[in-house]
Amino acid sequence: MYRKVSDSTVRRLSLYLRILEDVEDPRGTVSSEDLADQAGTTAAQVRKDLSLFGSFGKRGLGYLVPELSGRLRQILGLDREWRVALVGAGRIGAALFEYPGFRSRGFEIVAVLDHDPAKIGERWGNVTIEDVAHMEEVFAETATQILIMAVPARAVQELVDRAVAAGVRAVLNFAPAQVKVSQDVALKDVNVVMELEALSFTLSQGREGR
Amino acid sequence: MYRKVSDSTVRRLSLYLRILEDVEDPRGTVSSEDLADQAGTTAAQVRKDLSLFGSFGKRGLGYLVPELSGRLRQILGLDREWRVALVGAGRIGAALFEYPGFRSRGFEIVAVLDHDPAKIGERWGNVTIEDVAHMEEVFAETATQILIMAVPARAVQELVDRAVAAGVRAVLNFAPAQVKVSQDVALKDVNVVMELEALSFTLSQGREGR
DNA sequence: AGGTGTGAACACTTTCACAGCA
DNA sequence: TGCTGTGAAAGTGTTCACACCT
Repeated sequence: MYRKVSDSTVRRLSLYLRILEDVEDPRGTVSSEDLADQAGTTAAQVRKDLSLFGSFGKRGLGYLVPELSGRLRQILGLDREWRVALVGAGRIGAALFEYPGFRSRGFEIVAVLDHDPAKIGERWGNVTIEDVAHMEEVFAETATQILIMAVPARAVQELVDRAVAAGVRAVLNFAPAQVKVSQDVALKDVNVVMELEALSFTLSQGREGR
Repeated sequence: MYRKVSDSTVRRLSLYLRILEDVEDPRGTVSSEDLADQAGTTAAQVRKDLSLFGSFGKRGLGYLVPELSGRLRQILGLDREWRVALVGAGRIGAALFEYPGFRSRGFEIVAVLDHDPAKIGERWGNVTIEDVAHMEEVFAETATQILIMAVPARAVQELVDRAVAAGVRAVLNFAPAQVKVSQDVALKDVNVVMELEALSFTLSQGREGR
């Protein structure tokens, strides 16, 4: 639909939405400068980002908060529910499952899978932990669209390959491994150790990081 | 020490190191192309990244694995131990505390703090959960260098301000809030919802993400 | 021959500056 | 007047291509 939207732009769009959601006056307006201040960027950047998707500001006034947040939700695809499967019911999987921020954004965890016989059958909230061996059936039954991988590094590539073969087109990977997927699959990595290493680098070297 | 090293370069350096650590022949050599394949980048990129820090490859041969990994560890500041304090002993804090990948990289969690009287005094491994009210003393006693914030969004700014005033110069923030710090403090955010939103965007729009 | 190190070309992102609309 | 939307300029990061070393 839209072409050439950079990763950093998408990140900022999420941020703008979060800012709009707890602005003082939810019926009022915000200027690009207001948003920029809160987001830690520049007014020009905000306008450039938004202008990629049309022009929905009022000159001399700014942006109407309800209109802009609605538009951002639509752009980000948050005007619907996403069906998410969590693979890996260990410590990280549990913390993710409990995190309330997903559901409130429309990300519904509809399945939890694990490999460990001791965990299979256990009930978490309103889902039962399934055997990862039956991944394909579970994804079909639950109409899974997004995969969260919280398994050990050595297991992740094979499981992702199976999930992709079963039709999943978006993966959020917590395993510290470089997963290879074809171009038509969206993949994001979350790697806390890498973030710490970036801090370590900045502390060790001159001060230019952020 | 080194100037103008981009964020993406630092990220890749971490990745190169991880790749080197589980290369088949730990006494052998790797070429920039080998590394690039594993890291999902190009050989030229690998050479550019490394050349920022000197030239330690052998023409016609590649890089000696032990030498390069040692050098990368040094560049990233991983040739020492970092003393980390964890603020927030909730679900996310607990998952982070248990994660073995930190210690193996030299990040030692030397203090855990929380606000909840029910948790204060509890023992996690070899640390006792302290009252966040005593943050300054705890940081001084433990010589904390890096802060991990796993607290609710509303609490994070004030706590980071206090930590910075107490001398901390690096913060890894898990709270979904935009924390403001002065230029000389390194700050990284980990925001899983934002990553999911980026996936949602890619799924909703045309296929150009990754 | 094989593979590094690097200037130059290219691509992408951010900032500037201002025309134009409410 | 106030603030958006946007071409053009500046800045940054990536890729190319090749000289050079082993």
